[in-house]
Amino acid sequence: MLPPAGESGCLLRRFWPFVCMQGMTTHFKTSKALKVKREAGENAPALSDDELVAMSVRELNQHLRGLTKEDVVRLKQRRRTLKNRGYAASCRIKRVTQKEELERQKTELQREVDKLARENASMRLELDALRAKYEALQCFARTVARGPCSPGKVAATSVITIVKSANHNSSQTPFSAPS
Amino acid sequence: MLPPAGESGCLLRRFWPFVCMQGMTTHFKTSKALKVKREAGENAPALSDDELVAMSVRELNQHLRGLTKEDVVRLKQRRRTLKNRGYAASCRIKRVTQKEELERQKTELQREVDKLARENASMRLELDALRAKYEALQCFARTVARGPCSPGKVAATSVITIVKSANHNSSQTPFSAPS
DNA sequence: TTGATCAGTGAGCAA
DNA sequence: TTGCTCACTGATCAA
Repeated sequence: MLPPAGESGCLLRRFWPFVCMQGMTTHFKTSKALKVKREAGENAPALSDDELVAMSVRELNQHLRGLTKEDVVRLKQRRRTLKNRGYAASCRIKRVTQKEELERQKTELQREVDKLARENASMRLELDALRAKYEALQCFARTVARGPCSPGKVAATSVITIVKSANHNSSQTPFSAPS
Repeated sequence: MLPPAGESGCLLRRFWPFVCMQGMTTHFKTSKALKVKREAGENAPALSDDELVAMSVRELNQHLRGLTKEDVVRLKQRRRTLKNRGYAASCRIKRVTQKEELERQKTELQREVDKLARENASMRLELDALRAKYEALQCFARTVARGPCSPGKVAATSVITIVKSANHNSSQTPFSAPS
């Protein structure tokens, strides 16, 4: 093969540009172990991996002029390998991205469940309170409406007492609309 | 290397037994592409990959008696490679299992959200209905309690009318407890 | 030593 | 031809 032995940085990084540009949070251990094959150059013009992999087919064919059939095959194979390296990298990135996305959706759903559960609980309380108030009022209404009219017996003050005892929220006037 | 060229079945399957025994639902395309390297046997006793990989260190050492130092190294390396193959397989299985688990949790949460949302909506309706009923009753109660008692004016029948019009649930008696 | 995971590799499918 | 994904490999880290 024919590597120019130019850059020796993280290989993966060389592929990021076309691999995945939207908000990558994944961090790779760049300082670590990325020992990469680097055979001594054999018999080819200076053509870096980056150039080779970024080249269009047309450009490649121009570089192929005047090369042994064997060399042509070799160069094409090297190109394919480099491309594969990039594909593998994007495949891994895609995998972690999808996993992160799944986890994100999960926490969001969990948040929604919590919110709904809270709403639910408070509504249940409200409903119970209102039911109690309603029944107390109903009781009073029956008393007033049913029996022969004797206003002296069921006065406004006694009504207030009844309603207040049934309604545990003491900071409320008896006949106001429920909050 | 020194493969006995014995079995030629799915390599992955050879590692399942110790890889992941709890309810695997993942199905691998067993019919597909699992072409595996099989070099011609060179100079070793009949020792299948399965045997080699399942062997304990003590057993291995017994098989190592009377072998070239080079062969010993080779055999040990082959063992390591076979083990690695298994590790890689379990790593992949673990990955898909985790992903499936995430998705399972996601759908479960979604189901819960739906359920809570439904409960919520129905409670909201109930609450609104009850509020309306309450206000209607309140209205009536005020009328009865406030004014000078004149039973002829606000009769039971007219109360029923009021309450019914405020309560959209027509199959209910006006003064019954809310369902 | 063992197990797990990473990046790289070729096989092979699909567009 | 290109891109993706699979199983496999060696390197490397941790227990």
